[in-house]
Amino acid sequence: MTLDKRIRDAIEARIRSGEWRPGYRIPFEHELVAEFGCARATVSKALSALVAAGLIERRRKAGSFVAHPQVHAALLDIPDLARLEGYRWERTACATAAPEEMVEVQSGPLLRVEGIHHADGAPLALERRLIDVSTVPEAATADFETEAPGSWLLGHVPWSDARHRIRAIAADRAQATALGMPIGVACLQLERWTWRAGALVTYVRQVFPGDRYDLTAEFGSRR
Amino acid sequence: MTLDKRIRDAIEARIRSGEWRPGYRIPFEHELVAEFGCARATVSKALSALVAAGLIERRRKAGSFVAHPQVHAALLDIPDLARLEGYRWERTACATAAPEEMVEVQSGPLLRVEGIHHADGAPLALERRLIDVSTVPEAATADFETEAPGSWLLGHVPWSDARHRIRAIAADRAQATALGMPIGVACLQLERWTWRAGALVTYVRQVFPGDRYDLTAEFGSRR
DNA sequence: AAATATTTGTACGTATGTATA
DNA sequence: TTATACATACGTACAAATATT
Repeated sequence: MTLDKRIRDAIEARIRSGEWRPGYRIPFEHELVAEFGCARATVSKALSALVAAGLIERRRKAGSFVAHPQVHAALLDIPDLARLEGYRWERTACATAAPEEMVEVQSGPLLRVEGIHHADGAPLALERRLIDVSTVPEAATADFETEAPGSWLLGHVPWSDARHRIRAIAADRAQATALGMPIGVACLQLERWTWRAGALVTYVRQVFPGDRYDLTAEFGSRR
Repeated sequence: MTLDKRIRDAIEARIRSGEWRPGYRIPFEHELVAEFGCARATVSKALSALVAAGLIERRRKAGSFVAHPQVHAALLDIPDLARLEGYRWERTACATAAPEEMVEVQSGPLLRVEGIHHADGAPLALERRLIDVSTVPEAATADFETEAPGSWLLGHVPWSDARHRIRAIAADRAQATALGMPIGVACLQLERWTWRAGALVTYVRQVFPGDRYDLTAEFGSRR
């Protein structure tokens, strides 16, 4: 374990135990330097990491203070469907999208791909995906018959930004039929918009039966 | 803008534009030192930030490489209900919990608080909360009549860890009645377990009508 | 298999800038 | 105004890991 990590852990432990409560002014950097017998840069590095973790705030001239907890952000884990036991992708449609769909996501010409993710022999998620072919021209020549568009895109599009929206919906007739459930079943709907350099790459909506899928998010001693 | 941030942004731009694709070996630190005319420590700080952001990987002797995108983690934003327009908390129950509830969450003696979060005059969420009074003794003397237990706890319990679970459920009779909806309506259920120094602080289950609530998560140029 | 060279990782001490109590 | 404490950056040193010879 490195020295800056040890310093970081020591301070974090005192915060998490409640010994140093929110608002408490932790020792000055020069005091921590004395306590740990190291250079100020090393203490500073540890404190910077604590700031990044949201545990403390630093104010010039005033010192560093234990932050007030904010449970309003957590790291959401979105599992890769393709890694599930008994995974299979079934494509049900692949066509050029209608003009109104371009309006819907405000993009250029689109490819629409629809299909079902199966896990353990049962349908797990219904997917409707739009791919902007002006951003990803190679997508026009793919058929997404055996490979789900999600994993195909991961291999063909470099780094991007994404926004997710999660909500609960009742399955409509088409969704219920595709997933083999009664109409109106509570489902988790995950929508994702992906951009690259400001241009839309893809939009996807996945619908999961509520009793077969959940999401988890961690906050705190993450990583 | 600081120098290390400028270096970081310059590299990030080349990655996001696709100029440097996943797997590409970015220039060695000494080359970046030459390019930006700075000390190696400054380049190293910029690269460390890019590692933390998941954009690159560094390997001794080999160099630093553009990471392969992983959309499997995103920062989930959990809004503070009390800040919504026309917010009101209505407590419906407050009592010592039954022994079987202690088993359910594996904790010490519990206080159970139930109530409804209203926003804009309409019920937004049904809450069932368990508080471990051995971890938070002061909770035994609070009545949670006017203040929701969530915000009360934020002010009385220092830093903690939390895990969230999100799923879609159909409203049962009691939930439907409390929220003024038909039975079976699709709802988003958010569960949260909170610990402090390894001990459970609180468990809460919030049920939102699917058409009145959603969650968003960001991935990429966050912060 | 072993030695070597290269690159990242950590830490130091110093210097200077900046916000502020 | 001034002293203080954090913020950024520099240059050096050595350690650790690992391709390459």
